[in-house]
Amino acid sequence: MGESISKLLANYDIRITEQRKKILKVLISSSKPLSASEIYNQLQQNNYQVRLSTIYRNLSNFHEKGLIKELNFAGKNQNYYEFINDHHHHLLCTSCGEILCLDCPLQDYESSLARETGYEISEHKIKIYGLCPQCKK
Amino acid sequence: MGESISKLLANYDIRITEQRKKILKVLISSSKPLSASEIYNQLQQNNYQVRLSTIYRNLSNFHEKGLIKELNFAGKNQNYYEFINDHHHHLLCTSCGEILCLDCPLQDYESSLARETGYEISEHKIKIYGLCPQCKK
DNA sequence: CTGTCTGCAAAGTCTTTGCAGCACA
DNA sequence: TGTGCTGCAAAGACTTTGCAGACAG
Repeated sequence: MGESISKLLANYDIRITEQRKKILKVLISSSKPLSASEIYNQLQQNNYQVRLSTIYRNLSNFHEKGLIKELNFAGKNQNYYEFINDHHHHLLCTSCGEILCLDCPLQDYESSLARETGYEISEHKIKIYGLCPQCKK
Repeated sequence: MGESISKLLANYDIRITEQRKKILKVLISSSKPLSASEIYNQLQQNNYQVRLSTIYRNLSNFHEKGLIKELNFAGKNQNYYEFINDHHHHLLCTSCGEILCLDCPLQDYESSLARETGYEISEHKIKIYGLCPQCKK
């Protein structure tokens, strides 16, 4: 496990440090996007001490290198980060904060949009908000 | 003009003040979403002095009442606000920051999603990122 | 008149930065 | 060994809050 994370970092030309392995591991293990402080808390709970500034620096680093995505949700005043597996989107419960992953419904929309606008499209993000079955009640 | 803005506020049960009329007017007149400080600057330029805290308070107020939308764009660490006309989305140039409005490509996606997930969908947001024709060069 | 709003100042939260010592390659 | 990373502390950007005086209805 530590092995494969080291390889991943190496593949992305990121120098391997204990802190980076720990931070990335948290992101990879998570089923949903995490904020910097959530990562910080998880590491604390595992008795691993890192500075928040280190976490921020490495999240930027990972993001620039294309290892993770940076997300911002309406009403949350902080960024969330997520390891990039496949392309997908999120459905957020506005009551309990639960985050669900969704398939992309815009598979071939981008090319037609590029044609219409003259833009070179690099990316799109979809956020869907609602109430989960529990909170609906 | 000032007339119709007052009526709009009244319709939304918002007490009419000079500051609110001015802030809302800026949002209505703008063709793209604005941040709190952009609104502040525009008002300054028109020789109208309002505190930033007042702007923030009223943006929250307008948003709660459903008069405006709150938006956050990847890589921008501040919220943007936009008067609600019709339902649409945004295409953002990652180089010059230009913002374009787009029709919604997900007209009937929400109902099928609700069926699949059990969620009660309230809203969705799409952001598309790319390079505008000028910046592409 | 009465409850609400604004100006003002201060604090709060999230994030970034500078520097010195430490660690990876 | 040398460059880049981390800890630490401080600053920065954006946003929120508390209070007293001002204003809308």
